[in-house]
Amino acid sequence: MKGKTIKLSDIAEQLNVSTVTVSKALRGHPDISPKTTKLIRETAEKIGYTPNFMARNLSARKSNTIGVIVPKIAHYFFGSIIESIYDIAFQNNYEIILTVSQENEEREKRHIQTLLSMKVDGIIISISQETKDYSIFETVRARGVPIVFMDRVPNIPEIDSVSVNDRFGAYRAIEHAISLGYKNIGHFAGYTDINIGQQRYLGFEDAMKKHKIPINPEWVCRGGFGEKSGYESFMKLYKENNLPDLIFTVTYPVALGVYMAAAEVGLKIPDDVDVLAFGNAKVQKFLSPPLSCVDQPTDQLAAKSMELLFNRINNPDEKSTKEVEVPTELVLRGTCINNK
Amino acid sequence: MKGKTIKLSDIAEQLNVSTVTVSKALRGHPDISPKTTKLIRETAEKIGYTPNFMARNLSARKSNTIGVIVPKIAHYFFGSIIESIYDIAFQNNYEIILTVSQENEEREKRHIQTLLSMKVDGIIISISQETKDYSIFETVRARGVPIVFMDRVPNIPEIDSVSVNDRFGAYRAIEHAISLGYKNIGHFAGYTDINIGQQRYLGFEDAMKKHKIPINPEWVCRGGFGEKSGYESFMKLYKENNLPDLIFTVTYPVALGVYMAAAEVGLKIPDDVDVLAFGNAKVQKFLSPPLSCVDQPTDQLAAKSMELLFNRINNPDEKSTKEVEVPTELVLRGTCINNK
DNA sequence: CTGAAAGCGCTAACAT
DNA sequence: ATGTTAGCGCTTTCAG
Repeated sequence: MKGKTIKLSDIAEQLNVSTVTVSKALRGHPDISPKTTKLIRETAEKIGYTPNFMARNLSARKSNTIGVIVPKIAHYFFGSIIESIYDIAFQNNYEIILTVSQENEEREKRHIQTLLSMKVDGIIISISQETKDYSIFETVRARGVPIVFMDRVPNIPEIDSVSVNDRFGAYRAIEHAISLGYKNIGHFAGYTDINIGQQRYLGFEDAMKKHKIPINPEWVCRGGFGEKSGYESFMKLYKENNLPDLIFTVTYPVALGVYMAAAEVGLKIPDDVDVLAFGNAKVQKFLSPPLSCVDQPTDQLAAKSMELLFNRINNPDEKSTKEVEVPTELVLRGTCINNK
Repeated sequence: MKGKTIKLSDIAEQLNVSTVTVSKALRGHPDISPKTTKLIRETAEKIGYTPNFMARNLSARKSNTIGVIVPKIAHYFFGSIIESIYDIAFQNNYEIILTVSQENEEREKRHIQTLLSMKVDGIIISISQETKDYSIFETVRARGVPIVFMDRVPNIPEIDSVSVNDRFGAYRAIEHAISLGYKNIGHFAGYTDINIGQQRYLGFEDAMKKHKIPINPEWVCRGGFGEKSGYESFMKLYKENNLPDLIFTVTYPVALGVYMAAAEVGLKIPDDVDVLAFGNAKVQKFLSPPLSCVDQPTDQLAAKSMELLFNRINNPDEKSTKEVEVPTELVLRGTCINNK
């Protein structure tokens, strides 16, 4: 019963035509008459033929496959994006090869190599938070493989990228807080040498400057983009007895860390400390209190990234690059809503 | 600059050896002397050679690739499992081809075809909630491709599966509730023709029977495994003015739906209605009140599934199948903790 | 509209 | 220890 593979030639033999005819018919090549095509397809169906992906792509030098690299999966933001990407790929008859860097530069590099060796038609990547060496992206470009950077965009010229309008989103959020009367605003900023950290920080700064509120550098805490970072930053300020009235966090997990720390030391949100986050997640409305945030449209990030990539794949000679920004939205729930 | 691919023969030419020698050296075949191997590897590195995955696997008739099919990604449970699977694969030098059925049977079927055509060495699948036709799994078996069912296991004989000890987990949870004095216990059960729904229901039943508490069939609501289902079931009972004191939900998203519905109609959890869920998520501790639940060890699910699959891949002639169960843990937080 | 020839890049089996 | 031969299953010329 062991997998005696059914191949093109099996169909060809049975129908007394050549493998070429079968191959063409199966792919709907106009060369073949509708009648033959129909017959061939029926037989293929009947005997349970499935094309061999490897063989097909080896000879076609094209894989109909897109490689995706993300830092994490078990994370609402990336999970949603990935799901959208899969949907779009499915609709366009593309396969996705998803890889996960786990925020690790070495792993990211190896994944890129793998994707190249798989001859993916293009790559969508959201770089890891620790990626410093961008030379690998040069290699990709040299290989002629289109690459689109998504959300986490490295600071290199002439690349296709899709990101959230981080700066403006942060700006508007802080402006809202200020309109509520907040002045003592802290920012848990993640890493500011990566675009999302940098831009969100700049938005924060923009708003503070515009309203002539000095930024207290002690309240600008750096670290990672995860819960741990939020927790630790909060605890540090708490121990120094130096907590701001409102904390604006660079991501939603950082805010979760703040929630956890606040609960641990018995501080009430939003009364004792208030919180506002960049980044959305379905569960935020179930938090206590429901967390207000700057929502990132994950579906649009996915859609635009795929669109850019498809464009590149279909117009390989196009030189000019595109940097797309998708808009954000301030979603007010149970935090950052009370006048100070 | 367009991708002039570098291949084995390029290295071979440069070093005046045959492609076979190069091929072997690169794969660390003992045939080749350490000296030559070293030389070849260095040259490969220098000229930037990457093996062609397609060609390699076409000729080796083995892909070092595992196909994974899950119903959803943007979901803590599956997200965590997938992340673990990727980690394990990475450590074992396997690639993962992940596909998403979106709880759709047709899509699931197509994905299986794709994985087969990609000649994956094995498949790990968590079937969609609407999958009724199991014949496709026969096809997989006929092809000789190992398949391991994970968490959502269809009711067919002689398969490798890894699932949570659903029945006992549910049993213990309900017993705990009963010990608190609860008698009016409802169950939002998802679909009971799929193993997780069935087993959790049975565990619920076991506990009720053991303690001689009659089950009110009106309080056993079926539907999906998502928020929507929880929301709708709750609303239905609420409108009929027929709410139990405690609702045991088959998954954690269902509980989220209950939280949402309860909030909407102004009912307080846990005082007006109490909730207990099967399934964990990092965010549950941030809910208001923090949701108590039966925790499923996602890392163990992933690890065991991979282990079973590797075993099958390495011992293709082994006939006997294995059904592994991993244990659960009751995690008490802010619900189902007050005596009734 | 159909097919014969050639080859994609690599590896397994069998020499040497 | 290294090379020769043959072929994985398919598609792409190009000739009929």
